[in-house]
Amino acid sequence: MANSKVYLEIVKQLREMIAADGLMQGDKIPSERELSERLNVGRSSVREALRALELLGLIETRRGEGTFIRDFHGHQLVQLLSTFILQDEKAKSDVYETKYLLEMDCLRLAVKKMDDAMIYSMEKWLSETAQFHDDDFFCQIVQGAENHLFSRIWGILKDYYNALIANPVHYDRKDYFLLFKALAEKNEQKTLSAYCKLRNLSID
Amino acid sequence: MANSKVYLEIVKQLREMIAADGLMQGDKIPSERELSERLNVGRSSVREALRALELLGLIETRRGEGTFIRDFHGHQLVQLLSTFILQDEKAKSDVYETKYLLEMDCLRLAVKKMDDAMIYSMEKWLSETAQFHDDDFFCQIVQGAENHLFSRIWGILKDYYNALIANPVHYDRKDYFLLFKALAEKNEQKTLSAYCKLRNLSID
DNA sequence: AGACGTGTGTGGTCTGACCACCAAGTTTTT
DNA sequence: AAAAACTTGGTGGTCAGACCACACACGTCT
Repeated sequence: MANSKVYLEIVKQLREMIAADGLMQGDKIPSERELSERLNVGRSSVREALRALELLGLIETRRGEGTFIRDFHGHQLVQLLSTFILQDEKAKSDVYETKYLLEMDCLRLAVKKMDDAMIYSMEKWLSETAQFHDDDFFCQIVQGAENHLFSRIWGILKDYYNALIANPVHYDRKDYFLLFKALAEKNEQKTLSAYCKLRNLSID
Repeated sequence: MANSKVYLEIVKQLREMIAADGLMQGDKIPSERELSERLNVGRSSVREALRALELLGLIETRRGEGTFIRDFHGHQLVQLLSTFILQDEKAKSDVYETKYLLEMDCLRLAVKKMDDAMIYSMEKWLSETAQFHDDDFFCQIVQGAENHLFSRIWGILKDYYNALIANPVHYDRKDYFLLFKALAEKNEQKTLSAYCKLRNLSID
């Protein structure tokens, strides 16, 4: 059988193990030696798998204590990748373009799906929060889109985007209100053009 | 000194080494044993670093040959994370919805970006291919969108979608022609409604 | 010229051995 | 009794050496 590399197999097993035992972020996973024994592989192979996952930011190891599941939205991976990919301008523009398109999709969904309660709570948040980050705003929009898969993809892209951007742009606060207003009116056309205005995108 | 982990140091050294020697994608990097010697570390540590980079998709190893720099234009991160994220999301409708939205985005991009040569070759393909799969058609559209990241995401979604669908639907061949025609005319409105018709989506 | 070993180098894996560190329990000191 | 010091077992971190599977290039044989 196994022509596949052992460490990849371990990554897979680990994922299943986490799912099966319902381990959450912060929980401890079995020690390297125990994994090695339970999976019938050498400790080196276990370590290769763990180190890879660590570099990805999916787990965290503390010497003398153990290995723990980490907050999946770790920025580490993104940061790391960006140092490798930084040079590629085309890749950058791909990220921008994709993020914008996804956000517009979210807006389209939100226009259809957001109910009054959500709109109200967002309105409250907007009026009460003096200073907010662009991500905070769109995080709510994305939630309003009620598509978990979409949320995930957007979340990754957002982190990636932020890692690429040297100086985070700050948009005009008024434009957020306009965007929200159009959204609350459930007017797709208006919402999208408000978005383009916010992002300084040509409407083309 | 060094409380920092060796394998992380190696990752850093490796990056510098690649930059200094101007290594490009496809080039071979020194063997594990040589790196171990040059950096004065154990081969295990070198391997931990390499395995991590491999899982990230930054390098590729071929047994008996060596380790090579990979085309990391390819945003492997999405691929990877998806295996961790998609596992528990059973919401089929999310997948459908997301796939459709992405395809529409691709169409919007394609309307703007596809040049005459691509349109011509696609027209040729359409007329010459008696029977084709839905994926084949959209694979070309996605390429026309000229966004590698988008291609990746769509590719993953497509596979996931196909895995969810028991009996692959076969759409009307005529509808593909209509869609292509609208695309060739570079008419976004028409293209999108042709897509909705193809997929039997309400225009809402 | 072609087919066939064979040698060398490469990644892939396992084992055993240390070290550094931490936490918890145990003993000693105050 | 309370506080400090020590012991112990478990954990990750690292290394060295061994063996395997594989790929390629070289030389040999036909």
